[in-house]
Amino acid sequence: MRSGSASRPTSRSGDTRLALVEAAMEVLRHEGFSAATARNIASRAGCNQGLVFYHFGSVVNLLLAALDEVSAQRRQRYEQALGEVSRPSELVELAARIFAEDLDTGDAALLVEMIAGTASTPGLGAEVKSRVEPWTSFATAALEPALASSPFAAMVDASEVAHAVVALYLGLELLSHLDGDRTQAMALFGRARQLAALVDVLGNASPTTPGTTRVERKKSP
Amino acid sequence: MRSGSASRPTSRSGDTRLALVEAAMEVLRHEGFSAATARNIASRAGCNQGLVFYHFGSVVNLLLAALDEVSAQRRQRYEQALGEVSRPSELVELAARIFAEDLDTGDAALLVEMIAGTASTPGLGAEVKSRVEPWTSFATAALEPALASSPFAAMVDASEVAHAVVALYLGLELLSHLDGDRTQAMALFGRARQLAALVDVLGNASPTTPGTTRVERKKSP
DNA sequence: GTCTATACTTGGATAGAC
DNA sequence: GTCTATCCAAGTATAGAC
Repeated sequence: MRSGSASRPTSRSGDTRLALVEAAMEVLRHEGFSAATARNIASRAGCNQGLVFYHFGSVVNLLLAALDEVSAQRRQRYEQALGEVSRPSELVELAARIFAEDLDTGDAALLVEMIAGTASTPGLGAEVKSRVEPWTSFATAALEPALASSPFAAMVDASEVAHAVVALYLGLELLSHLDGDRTQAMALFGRARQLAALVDVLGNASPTTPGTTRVERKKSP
Repeated sequence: MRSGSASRPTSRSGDTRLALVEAAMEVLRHEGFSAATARNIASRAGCNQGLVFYHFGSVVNLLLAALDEVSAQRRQRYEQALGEVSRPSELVELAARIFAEDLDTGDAALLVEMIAGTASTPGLGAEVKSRVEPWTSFATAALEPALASSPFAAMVDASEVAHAVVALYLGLELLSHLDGDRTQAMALFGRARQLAALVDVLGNASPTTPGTTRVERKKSP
C-alpha cells in the first residue's frame, strides 16, 4: 500500500490522496454509500476532512476514484485468472472462486453500493455506468469461447449471457450481504459447475481439445 | 389509532400516516435510500416533518412500513397472477410481465435500495431480511410444480433456483436502472421463454397434462 | 393530530494560517 | 499540502401551542 522504501523522500505528501481513496473503498465496502461522507472517510484515512475537497473537489469524485481503483484491480485479477482456463466447467469454477473473493473483500459490495447510490445523486448514474461497462464486456469476452464450443452456440448470445452473469453477480452480493452468509450463493456455483461439466463433454465432440474427452463422474468418498 | 367518533369521521385525520407511507415509497422508488429523509418524505406527503416521528418513531421505521406495504401489494399481485399459469413457458412469461411491472413502478428499485441501505444502518439488516424471505419462499413455491414436471427435477432444487431468480431480479433492476433502459433485461426473458418452451414439450411427456402435448412453433407473421 | 419552533448533530464546502 | 476555523445547509428528534 505505502511506497516501497522505508525512507520518506517526499515526506508523506503524495500518499494522502491514496490514503483517501483506500479509506473511501473501505467505507463503501463496509458501511455503504450513505455512510460515505467526507468526514467519515477522512477520519479513516487519518487526515483532515477538507483534504477531500482539496484533492478531489467533491465527495462524489472521491467515490468515483475509489471505484476506478477497485475496477482496475479487479480487471487485472480477472484477466490474469482467465488465462489459466480452457473448459467451460473450469470457467465456472473460476467464476465461483473470484466471486467468493469479491464477496469477502467487499469489492462486490462496493460496486453494488455505488450503483444503488446513483439513485440519490444526480449525474452519478452516467459516471458509474461508464465504469460498469468494462465489466460486462469483459464477461462477454470470457464467455465467448466457452459458448462457441457448446451446443448452445446457435441459441444464445455471449453478450446476453454476460449481462445475466453480471446481474447475478450483483444480486447474489445483495442477498449474501443480507444473509451475512454466502453459502446459498456458493451452492449455486456448485450446481452450475455440474451443468458445465456436461457442456465440457458435449463441447469436446468438436475438435478443439481432442485430448481431454474423458467423462468426469461424480466423485465418490 | 383513528380519532374517536365524536369528531368528524371523514376528516383528513387518519390518512396522514398513509400519506407518509406512500411518500416514503415514492422517495425510495425514485430518489433512493440516502434521499429518504424525514424532511424529504414529509414534504412529498404534504405534511410536517415532525409527524414522521409522531407516527413512526424514526425514519427507519417509516421506511420499513413502506417496505411492508409494497411487499404486501406485490405478494397479492403475484399470487393472483400465478393462479392463471400452468406450463413452464407461461411461468417465464408471467415472470417477465411482472418484472417489467416492478421495473416501471419502481417497486424493484425500492427493494434494492432498502437492501443496499442495510449496509449503512445498524440493525436494519435483520428487519429487511425477514421481509425479503417471503419473496424467496414464494418464488420457491411458484417454481416447484414447473420444475417437478421438467427433466431437471432430479438435478436441481426449487429453492436453489428460486434464490437465483430473486438474485437475478435484483441484479437486473440494478443494471436496468443504471442503463435507464430495460431492453437488455427483457431480452433475457425472451430467451428464457424460448428455453422454457422446450421444457414444456419434454414435461408433457409425463402423464400430468396429456391434453396439451402439441408442440408450439415459432409464430410466423 | 398537526403545526411551529427549537435544540442539537452532522455534512459539504471554503478561507486562511502555517 | 495540511490543518484550524468557520459558514451554512440539512438531518434527527423533541417540546409545546393549537
